[in-house]
Amino acid sequence: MILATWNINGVKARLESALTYLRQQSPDVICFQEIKSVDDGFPTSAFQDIGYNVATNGQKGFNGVAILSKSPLEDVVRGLPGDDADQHARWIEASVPLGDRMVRVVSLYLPNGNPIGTEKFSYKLAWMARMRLRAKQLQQDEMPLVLAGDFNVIPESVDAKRPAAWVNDALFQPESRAAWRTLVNEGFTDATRACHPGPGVYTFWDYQAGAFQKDDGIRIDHILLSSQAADLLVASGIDRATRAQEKPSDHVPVWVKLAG
DNA sequence: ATGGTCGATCGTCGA
Repeated sequence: MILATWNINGVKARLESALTYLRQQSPDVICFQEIKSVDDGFPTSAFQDIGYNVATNGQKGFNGVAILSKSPLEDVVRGLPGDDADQHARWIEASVPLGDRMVRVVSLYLPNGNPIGTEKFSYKLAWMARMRLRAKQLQQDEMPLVLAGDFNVIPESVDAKRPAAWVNDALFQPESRAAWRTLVNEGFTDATRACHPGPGVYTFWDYQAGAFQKDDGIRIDHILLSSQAADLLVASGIDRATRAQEKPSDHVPVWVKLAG
């Protein structure tokens, strides 16, 4: 099966692009981030009309995540556990069939964290600590686990065209990268890195200053596979052509093919 | 060094 993730930067602004992508690539599952919509405002029927089941965790104006699947979504969980005061819609889980078993899928939108030195950055780090705890819980189950989304972390210098431009950015802080490594080292495979170890593999280009035309990109959208899921990894890719289309998101889809 | 561009929403925040 093909599982994709895409920060679409507004589902209303990106509806036609998203429908076109799904018609053309036909992933079995797609995780969206930054839907920027409440649940009731999500164009669910437009996606149902082309064969997808829909589960959303939205909020007004910003954030918001969703999982769409050709097969029914089971056991949907909305929100990252661990802080009842956190109202940001950045996490949704669901189980989908993979061959004759099920896989647990998470669509996540990790806090940006800028500017550093503010409560936004401490929120990011606290959120990452909560994510580790929830990931560890989910790893206790026997189901293969896929963490897919906009992690807002540049893991290594090779993941940026101009790493020096990001040294004061929350996405490239040592603390952010250390938290990423800690999570990965607890048993996950970075699917894109595993399949494409070289430089120049980016998933985001800023709208400003002609970043895409200069290929001034960063790799911040990731798919982490638990050991059970990594055993099924066949291939992965990045659909950067979507960034060159009209009215693009500033992020592009990332996908994995899993056996079964 | 600054401003550059988007989306949601309609002045301004978030990225």
